[in-house]
Amino acid sequence: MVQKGVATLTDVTDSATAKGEQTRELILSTALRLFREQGYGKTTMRVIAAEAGVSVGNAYYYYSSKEHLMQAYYDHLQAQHREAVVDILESEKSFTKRLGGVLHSWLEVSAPYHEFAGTFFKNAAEPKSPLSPFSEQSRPARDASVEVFRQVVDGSDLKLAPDLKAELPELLWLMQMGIVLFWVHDDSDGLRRTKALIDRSVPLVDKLLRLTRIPGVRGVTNDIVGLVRSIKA
Amino acid sequence: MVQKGVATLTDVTDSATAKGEQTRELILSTALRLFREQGYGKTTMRVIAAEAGVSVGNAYYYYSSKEHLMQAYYDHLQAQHREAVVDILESEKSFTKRLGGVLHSWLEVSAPYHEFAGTFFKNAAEPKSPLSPFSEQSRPARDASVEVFRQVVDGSDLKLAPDLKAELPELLWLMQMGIVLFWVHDDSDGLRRTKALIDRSVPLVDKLLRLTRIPGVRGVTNDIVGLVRSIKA
DNA sequence: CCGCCTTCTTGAACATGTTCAAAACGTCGG
DNA sequence: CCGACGTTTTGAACATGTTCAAGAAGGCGG
Repeated sequence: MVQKGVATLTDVTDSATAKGEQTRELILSTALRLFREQGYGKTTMRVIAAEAGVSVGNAYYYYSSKEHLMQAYYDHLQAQHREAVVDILESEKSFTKRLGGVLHSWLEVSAPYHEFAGTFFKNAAEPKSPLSPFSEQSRPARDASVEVFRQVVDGSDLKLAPDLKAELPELLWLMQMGIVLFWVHDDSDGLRRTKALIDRSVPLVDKLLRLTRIPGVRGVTNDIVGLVRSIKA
Repeated sequence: MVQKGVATLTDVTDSATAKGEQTRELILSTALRLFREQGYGKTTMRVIAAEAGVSVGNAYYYYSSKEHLMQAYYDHLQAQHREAVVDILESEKSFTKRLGGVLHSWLEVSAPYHEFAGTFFKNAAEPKSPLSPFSEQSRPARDASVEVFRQVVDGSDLKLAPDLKAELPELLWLMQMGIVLFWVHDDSDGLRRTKALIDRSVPLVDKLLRLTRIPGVRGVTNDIVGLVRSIKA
């Protein structure tokens, strides 16, 4: 009765045991393909069901809404990004290269979906939606994402006050959200503008962080850290 | 044939001449009332039409989509805010008080709509949507909003490098977008958390801006200004 | 007053996300 | 193999934003 679709979020179990699991996968992969091929808006539930060779009702049995299919897509992306980033995090020490690498890597992974990402964003913006990056339901994905940025910081040559260092990953995650927002609106050739944004922001962030060592700046830094903490509470 | 609804955005002509103008107004006011009373999602076009005493098709003759009705609502809010802010901008000189006043004022004006603002935001987040704060269609409203922040800056005691001063209004507008995002997700009593956010961010922004006078910070400031400019282009 | 053109109005029809009651299927104790 | 019960599957029905072909209203030159 209760939709099982939600449970899939962290489902990494081998597909041996489950029965309908195959059908679920089939529906998902069909949906993702169609989303990619013709965008989210133009892909109807009827077509997804038809191409997957099941009935409309059956699709809803596994995914309680079109949004849930989108959610699955989101998780898929996230996982791909984490994989794509391993190499960079292992080989690079420079903070700017690590951060830039991670951000550009996200761009590459997400590129095929740029066209219909807008619709995703639309749904994500609704506070009550489980798709919202701030929602409880997407906490696992969010935490995983923040974790990547923690690795970016921790494995780098960056020297920072412990307070700031602790909050920085979350701030970088927020930065990425901003970049995503820009990206969604970016229709330049080959995402030129978003790439430029990353290439200019990364050194800027680096500069800013190094500035925090100047005595006069220390105070504001602490204020920012305090603000961030109070927001999270 | 082409929808006249769009033209209304900047339509300030007296209602004497037009014929269907009365019908248009009737539909709009009915829609706004219903949006307020039962939210955007639960208000159907059929009900709007019925309550306004016209046919569904007729509503579409004047407003080419439900979103267009929302757009009208948005403009309404914006105008209210501009009015509410006049007093503060005339009486106060302190930058923090001006900025804080404007932000809190926005909060007050928007409070009655907080509950269904989420739905509004959802639609606004879609890049292609005319409701997006970054879209071409909402440029007039956006410009008007930025203009308010320009007044905040210009009429204040703030001393800044001309470059920064020129870009600051747009940055403050962006800050407000951030606050709105927070606000939409804020379900604390009496919007306590959003108010706290404003009260903590405003002095912080002030501090930050004053920091830009420190020689070592100047460089980063210029970088930021450059980045903002390149984004706008 | 008549024909004609523009403006306005209508409601049925359409597209699509979603629901639901019923049926098919599978499994397991007997 | 039987029957009962949980799981899966079905497709028709529903709700609602949107379109469209047809008609009504209103004015205007003759």
